Amino acid sequence: MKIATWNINGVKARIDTVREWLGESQPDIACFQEIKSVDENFPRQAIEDLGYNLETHGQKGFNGVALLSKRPLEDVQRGIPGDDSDEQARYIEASVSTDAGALRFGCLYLPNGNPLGTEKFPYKISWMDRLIEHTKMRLAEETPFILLGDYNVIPDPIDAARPEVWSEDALFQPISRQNFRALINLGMTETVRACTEAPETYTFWDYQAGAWQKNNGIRIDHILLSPQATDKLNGCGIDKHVRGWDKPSDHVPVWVDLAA
DNA sequence: ATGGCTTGGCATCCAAGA
Repeated sequence: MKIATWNINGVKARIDTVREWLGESQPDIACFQEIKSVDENFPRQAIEDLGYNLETHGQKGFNGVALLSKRPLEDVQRGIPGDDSDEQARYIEASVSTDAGALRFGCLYLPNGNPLGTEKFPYKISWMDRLIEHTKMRLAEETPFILLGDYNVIPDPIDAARPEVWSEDALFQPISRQNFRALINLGMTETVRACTEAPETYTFWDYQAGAWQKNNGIRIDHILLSPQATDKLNGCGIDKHVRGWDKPSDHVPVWVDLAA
């Protein structure tokens, strides 16, 4: 079973690119971030025509996440618990049934947190705290749980082409990295690093300053697996070539293959 | 380089992204 995450940077602007990638990659589950659309305006038909069930959690203008699945999506949950006043659409979770049992997927768009010194950074950190608490609860269930999306965290210096330029950025702050590490330390496996130690493994290249052409990238899109999901891990990959397509997102898809 | 593109919106400039 192929499970992918991709920050598509606007579903309206990206729908043709998204459909081309879905046809090529054929994921069983796809998790999208930054759909930048309200639920009513999401181009459902263009996705459903390719054989996918679809659940969205959108808002006007920014953010927004979506789950696609060839199997029915069950027990859909929108938002990360822990702050009823949070109106930003950044999390959607659902289950699918397989012959080997249920799998649960959490699709996340973690706050960017820039610029430092504004309310945006503490919002990022508190959002991560809520994600950690929610993940503890899921792990206690001792079932396959896949937490994937745009984490907006550069875990280590090797995950940036030029780590020094990110030193004052929310994505590479010690507390951001510590919270990401705390999530892994709960017992989650970070799949890309489980599959490769290769340097220059990135998932995002800025639109500006020829970042793609210079391979000036960062690795911020991650797939974390609970122990029960890690037991099923066959492999993982990054669809880097998609960044070179016409009308690309600035992120590329990241995927895992699970025996299920 | 002082964010150099790209997106969507109370749009024809602004905010937000990373």
